[in-house]
Amino acid sequence: MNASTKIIDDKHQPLRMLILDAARQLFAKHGYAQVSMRKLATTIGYSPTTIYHHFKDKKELFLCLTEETYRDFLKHINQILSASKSPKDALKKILHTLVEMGLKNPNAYRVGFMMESDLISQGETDTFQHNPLGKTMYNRINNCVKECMAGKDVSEEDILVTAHSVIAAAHGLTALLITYPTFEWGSVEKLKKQVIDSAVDAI
Amino acid sequence: MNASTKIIDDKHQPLRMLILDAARQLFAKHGYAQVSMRKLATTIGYSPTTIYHHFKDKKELFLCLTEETYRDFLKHINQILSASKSPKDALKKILHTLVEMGLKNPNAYRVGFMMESDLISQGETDTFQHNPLGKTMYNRINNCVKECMAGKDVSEEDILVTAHSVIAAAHGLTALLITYPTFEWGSVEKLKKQVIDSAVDAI
DNA sequence: CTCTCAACTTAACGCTGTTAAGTGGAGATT
DNA sequence: AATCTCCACTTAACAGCGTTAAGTTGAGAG
Repeated sequence: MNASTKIIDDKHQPLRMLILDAARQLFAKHGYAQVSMRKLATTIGYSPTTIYHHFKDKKELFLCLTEETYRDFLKHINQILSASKSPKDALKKILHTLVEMGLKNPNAYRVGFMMESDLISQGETDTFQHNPLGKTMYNRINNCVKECMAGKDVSEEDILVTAHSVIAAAHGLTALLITYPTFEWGSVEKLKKQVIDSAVDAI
Repeated sequence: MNASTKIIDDKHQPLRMLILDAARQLFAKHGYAQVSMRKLATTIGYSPTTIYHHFKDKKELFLCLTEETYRDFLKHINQILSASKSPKDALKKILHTLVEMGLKNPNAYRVGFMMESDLISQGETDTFQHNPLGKTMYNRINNCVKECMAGKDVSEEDILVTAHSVIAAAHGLTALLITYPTFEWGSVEKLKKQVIDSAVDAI
């Protein structure tokens, strides 16, 4: 009962961390569907049931990893925003980073941004509405687009539409490259630049 | 043995058609993962094994449906190409149609364009390389972009990059709208127009 | 009347996510 | 010291999955 012996909170759930670490690793290598709860249990040396003492189900476990993904994205976005001069410059850098992070960890990107309705299933609200980090990410980009359009006389809705169209372009590129990794895309660098430039410069 | 009694080929495999029809329907409603071979078998009133006499496995069955999706897309693309005056106009119409068809049949779009590496699995070539219809679709769009850039002095690679960037934009929008159907996107019409215009007008 | 062959089914394998019930042992209580 | 409690963990099972080897059944051919 001594409060000083019980360190504030997390981190002192070593098994939970062990599960998350193993899950993150397996999952990054093999993808959501190929990682079974049983395999995960085996790799950490526990019975499958043990995992269920720390996570409601497979969805919840992997949504924790999604959370981490968002956290990671957000960290990068914040960094860029604080280091850029013009909002347009920041926006382009953010989009570049989004694509690059997606390509670097495709399975994380898949779960974070390409299979929402599979994971959340029917009748639920989106991560972006539900998850604070996802929402914050989204708001950062939104805000950045808003600043890009500061001079112009446009409605709030048009700003939103512009933000969404910019996100769509970057997401489309990432999704394509992830989904068809062996396709001959030509220079990915050029492609990234063209996609992002044509989306942002249209503002 | 009388050749005249045995009509040329397909269509006279009624069970195969029955399976495909049921699969198409179930699958359009529930998605790939939620349709099991057993449920499919039950709905057509046969044992699961029977399906395997007509299709190697679940993948192959659903790749047949993907084939249909491509056929459908291609039909629309061809129509547009033959009815448009300028290549730029055609390109925009094609992209609009791609997005609309995706939204109209999200599960077909998902299987056709968003889970390739899940279905094809490791070490295989893409549908676009492997599937004639997919490849034709891709070539039509490529060619259209090429015509859009007819006057300009650009390399073949740059034409390719431009085609890919245009495809990425349209795909990104479709993928986002499908993945987050309940999100407040604002006016989908405006969004579609902006995404496609900014990608195509950048040419 | 039997034989063949194709269409179809039965029953099983090994996998999956998930959970009710049980075990074992460390720490607290008496 | 003996007992009790509680918690971490496991066993064993359920229902479902994709898939396949082996078996059945029935119609048409000889």
